[in-house]
Amino acid sequence: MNTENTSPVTLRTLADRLGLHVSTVSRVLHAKPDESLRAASGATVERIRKLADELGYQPNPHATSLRTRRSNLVGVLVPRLSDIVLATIYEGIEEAAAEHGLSTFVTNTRDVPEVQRARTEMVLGRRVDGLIFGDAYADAAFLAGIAARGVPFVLVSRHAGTHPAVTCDDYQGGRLAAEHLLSLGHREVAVLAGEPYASTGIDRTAGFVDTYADAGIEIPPEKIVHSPFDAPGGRVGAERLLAGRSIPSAIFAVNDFAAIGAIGAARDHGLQIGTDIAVVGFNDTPLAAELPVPLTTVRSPMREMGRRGLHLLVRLMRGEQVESQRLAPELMVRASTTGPA
Amino acid sequence: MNTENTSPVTLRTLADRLGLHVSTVSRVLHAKPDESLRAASGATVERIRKLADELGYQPNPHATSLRTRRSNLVGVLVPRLSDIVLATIYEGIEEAAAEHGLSTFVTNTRDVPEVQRARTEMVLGRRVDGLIFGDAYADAAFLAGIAARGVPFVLVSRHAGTHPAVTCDDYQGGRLAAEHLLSLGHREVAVLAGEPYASTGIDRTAGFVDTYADAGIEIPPEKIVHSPFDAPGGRVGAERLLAGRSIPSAIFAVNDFAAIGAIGAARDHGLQIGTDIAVVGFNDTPLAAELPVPLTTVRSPMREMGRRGLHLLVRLMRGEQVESQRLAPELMVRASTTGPA
DNA sequence: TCGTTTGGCCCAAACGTTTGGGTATCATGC
DNA sequence: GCATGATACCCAAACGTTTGGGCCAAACGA
Repeated sequence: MNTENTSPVTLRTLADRLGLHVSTVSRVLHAKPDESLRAASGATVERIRKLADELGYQPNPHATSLRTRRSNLVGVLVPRLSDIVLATIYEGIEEAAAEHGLSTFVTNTRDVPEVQRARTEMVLGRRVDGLIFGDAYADAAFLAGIAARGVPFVLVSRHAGTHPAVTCDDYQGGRLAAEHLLSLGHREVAVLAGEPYASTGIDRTAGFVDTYADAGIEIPPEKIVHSPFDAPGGRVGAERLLAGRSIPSAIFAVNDFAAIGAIGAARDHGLQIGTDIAVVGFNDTPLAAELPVPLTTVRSPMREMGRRGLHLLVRLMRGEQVESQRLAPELMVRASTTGPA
Repeated sequence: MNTENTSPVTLRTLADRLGLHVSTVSRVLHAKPDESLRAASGATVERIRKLADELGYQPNPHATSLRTRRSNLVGVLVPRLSDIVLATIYEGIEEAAAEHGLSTFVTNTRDVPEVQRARTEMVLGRRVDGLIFGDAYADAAFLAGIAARGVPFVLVSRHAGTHPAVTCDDYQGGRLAAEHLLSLGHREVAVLAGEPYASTGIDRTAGFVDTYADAGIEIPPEKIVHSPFDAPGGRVGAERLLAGRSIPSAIFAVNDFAAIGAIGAARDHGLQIGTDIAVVGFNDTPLAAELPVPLTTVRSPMREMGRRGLHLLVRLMRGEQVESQRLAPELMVRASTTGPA
C-alpha cells in the first residue's frame, strides 16, 4: 500500500533516497534476474526492492515505451462488442493478454470497411505492438495493406487469405449440423447464411450444403439467404424463407441469434419449434440452452479462440513463424430439432 | 496515405526536411489556432502541413504523454463484457470517447472485489487520465480509496455513495413494472432481485416492492430471491420461487437474462408464459422482442448511459463540478404479460 | 532618428526510462 | 608486486514531445 497521494514516484525518487544512480535502480527492478544480480550487491538489491514497494513505485509506461519502442499494447478490432460471440472471444484475448503482461485496446468497427480503416489507423497511432482482427472481410485487400506495413497481426473468428488466423472449423460445424438434420430425415432445408463477407457464414454454409449434396440433396439457391448475425436479421431472413409455397422442414442458421429471430418468425407462422420445424443455430451462446425451446446448436470454442489468437500474436511479435489454427466444433442436440423430450 | 513503410517519421524528420526547428513544427501542428498563427508565417504553416501528411506524420503518443503528463486514456472496468448490457454501455463510452479524442481500456472484473482492485491498479499503472466503473459495489469502500488518490472517476449503470454516476432511474423502472402488473390484477408476485451488491437490482426491487406496498400488498421476503444477472441464474432463482406451494402469478426479473432463465423454469413447470404466468424483464435487450413469447421489459438507455458517463468524466477531468444523472426508463409491454395478441 | 513593437522563428530543458559503456575498488594468482 | 578479473556501481545519451523563454530583423510610432 502506498501512503503517498499524488506523488509521482520515479526511479529518480528511489535513487536519490538511496544515494544510488537511477540506472542501478532500473537494472535491479526491471532487468532479467541474471543481469540484476550483477547490477548491485545483494544488500543493495534488497534496499531498492524494499523502498520501491514501500513507496509503491510503478514504472511510467510512456517513458518505457518511448525508450524501448515497445508499448506492450495490442489493438483488437471487432465488429461489435455487444455481440456476445465477439465479446466472449475478446474476453479470451484479454485474459491471455493479462497473463503476458499486455494490455488491449478494443474497438468496434461495425463491419464497415471505412470505420475499420479509420479505427485501425487510430489504434496504430497509439503505437500498439500488434493487432487482432475479429472483423476480417473474406476479401483480404485491406489486410494486405496492413501486412505491407510490417505490423504483426492475427485474425480470430474469421479467416481471410493466408493470414494467420484462429477460427472454429466452421466447415466441419456446417457438416455436423447437416448430418444431424439428415439423420432426422429432413430433406427440405434452408440456410440463414449470415453476412456474405464473413468466412464464418461462408464456411458453415458450405459445410452444410456440401454434406447435403453428398447425400444427394441439392439445396436450391433461393433456400440460402444472407442476413445479419442478429435476431432481427434472422427474423427477416426467415420470413423470406417461410413466405414461399414450399416451407422447409428445417432451418440452419449460422448464428444463434439469427436462429432466435428465425424461431420468432416461425412461431408467427403458427409453426411449433422442434415439431413442425427444426432449427439449428451456431456458437452455443449461453442463451441457447435456456430458450423456451432449447436450441440445438454447434458449439464453437469462443473464449479459447481468443486465447489462442493472442498467443499466436505473441509468437508472431517475437518473430516466430506461426500457423493458423482451426478449433473443433461440437454439436449440441436440444429440443429445437428433436421436439419436446 | 503514407508510402513509407517502417519509417518512424517524427517532428525532427519534418523539421530537418524543411530546415526548421522541431519546436516550430510542433507548434504549428498541435498548438491551438491562435498560438500556431504566431508560431510561423502562413507560408511556413502550409509547407509544414503539406509535408506532414505527405509523410503521414503521427505524433508519438508516448512522447506526448511523457511530456504533458496526460495520456488521453480512460480506463473502463466492467463486470463482464459478454453481458450485453455492459457491452452496450461500453459501446456508448467508446463512441463518446472517440469524439473527444480519447482512447479506452476496458477490462473485466467479474464482480470479484479482488480482481476489481488488481485491474484498477493495472489500469492506473497505465497512467489513465480517468476511470469509469461499471461494477461499483453498493458499499463504496473501495471507491473511497480511489477518490482519496485524486483520480477522477465516474460510475455508470450502478451508483454508490455520493460518487458521480450515470444510471437508469432504476427505482422508477421498478415502479413501472409494478404498476403494469398491478393494472393486470396480479397480486401474488415475486422478484428475481439480482446480485445483492448491485444498486441496479436493489433499486429496481425497491421501486417494485414500494409500489406494491402503496397498493396495500406486502410482498413477503421469501418471494424476493437474489440471483446472478444471467439466464442460468434466473432459472435457478425461479425454480426456488416455483417450488413453493403458492406459485406467483407474475415474476419481475431485474434483468432480461434472468427473465429468460425464469421463463425456462416456468415452462419446465408446465406454465404458459403470458397466460399462466406473467414475466417482466429489465433493460429491453435486443433479444427481448424476438423471444418466442416476446418479453415485457423496462427499457434502460444503455448506450446513452455510456455516452453520458464519458461526458461526465471529461468534465470532471477538466476540473468542473458534476452531478449524477438518472435516465428515464420506459416500459415495453409485450406478450409475456398480456398473453398472445 | 531612435526606441518599441511584432512577426517569425530558434534554444534548451524537461518528462522517466533503458542501456552500452565506463571506472574505482578489491581480492586473486603467480 | 603486478597484471587479471570480479564486483558494484556510475555516466550519459537517447527515445519524441512540449513549452517558457530567447533573439533578430523589419515595421512602426513619435
